[in-house]
Amino acid sequence: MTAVQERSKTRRQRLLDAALEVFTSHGYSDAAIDQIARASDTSKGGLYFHFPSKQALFLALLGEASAALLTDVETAMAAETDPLARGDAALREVLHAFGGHRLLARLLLIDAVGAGKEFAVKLDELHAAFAALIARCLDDAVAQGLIPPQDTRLAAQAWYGAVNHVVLRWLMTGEPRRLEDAYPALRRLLLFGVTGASQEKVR
Amino acid sequence: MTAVQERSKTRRQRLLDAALEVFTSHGYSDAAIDQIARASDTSKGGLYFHFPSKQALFLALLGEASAALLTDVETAMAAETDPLARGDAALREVLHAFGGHRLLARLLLIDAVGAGKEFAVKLDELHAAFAALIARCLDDAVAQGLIPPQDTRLAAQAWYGAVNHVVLRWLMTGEPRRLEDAYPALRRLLLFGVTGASQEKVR
DNA sequence: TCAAACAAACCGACTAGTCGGTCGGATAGT
DNA sequence: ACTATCCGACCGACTAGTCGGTTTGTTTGA
Repeated sequence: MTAVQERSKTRRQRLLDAALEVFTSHGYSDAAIDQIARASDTSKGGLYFHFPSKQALFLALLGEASAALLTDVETAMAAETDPLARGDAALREVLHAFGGHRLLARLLLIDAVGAGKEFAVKLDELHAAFAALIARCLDDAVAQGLIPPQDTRLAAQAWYGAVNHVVLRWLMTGEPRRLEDAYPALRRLLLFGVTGASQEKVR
Repeated sequence: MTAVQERSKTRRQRLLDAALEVFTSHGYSDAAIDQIARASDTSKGGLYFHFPSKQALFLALLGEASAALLTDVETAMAAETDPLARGDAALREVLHAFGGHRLLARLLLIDAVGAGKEFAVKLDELHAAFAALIARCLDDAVAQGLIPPQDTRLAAQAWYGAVNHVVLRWLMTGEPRRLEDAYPALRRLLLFGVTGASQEKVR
């Protein structure tokens, strides 16, 4: 890689880092391009050399963030073979990833939601990817007779939503102090519901 | 009530209706005050007579919407005595209310989230109120020995999140066609988890 | 070896347009 | 006559995106 390309790459990264910072602290609309340029120690012109518009910059940020999260979760899942253990791993990894990257959580769970219709598609992709991951797990579990047949799509949505909201709560109120602490109760709930019957059967 | 007061009241309502329409179709930031004034068949000056700022208008809208939803749910719950039946009623009522008022759902679940830090408090109040309602149910159920002791706060959060996300899905993708159709599967999932054991015990 | 020519990357003042909020005046109810 | 309500032209602040020009790195050819 030539020196030019390398510099360009680090510039791009600097811009993305600054964008993450500014977008998450002000929200998409209230984040000014000038602010991002300043925060990245580059310039507005430089920013517009790398990204054609504010929207494209935000989209790129969303893309990188969600891709990173997804691969993290996928590798964590790949380490397990049992379908339910894979679900466990996914849950643990999500809590761990968000717990360690507050800004990433804010970006994906708060800022991306209210940023406007233009981003709904991208966001939907992320939701769909996650839901598919979970639904896959559940389908496998059903196929192996570990859990009874059911609407796995809806179950996946509900799981996703439950986790989502616990993370959101953590972002907004700071509870629980360490996000990962929610894991055991959340796991139990997702598997057995509030009635909590037959816990021993699967564990 | 004098004629003036009455006119004022209907004006205010017209403004709120228009605000709901415009805010939900463009998002908070991209909704222009002029647009709302036009949509309400009144004027910008008139709007600013009734609401001191854009923020206050949105806040008022949020307040009315969430209050309406809450009382709906509370009355539905009051009709039942058994804690779990109360939870059921709440779930049914929420799905019914959102299912019948798309814009209300959009406002509370999408637009309010990304509108900015200023609204986080109000949104938090709503979350807390709902979570408290559910947690109360669960606590009662625990006290009556219907379900085992557990972290009812977290369970309430997770329930809320799950329902939230199913509604969101409905808003964004249109699935399921009728929101209420999600009720049976959702209920089963919240009570028994994916393992779904011992369904007959409680029902 | 080293200019000179070229291209990619970068800069920031400027443009053009938007939008929340104001204000002086009009109008309707009492 | 007096007040509450309503109107819309206007103001000032702000900002996404542009553009002419500069810097930095690479290639060419003598």
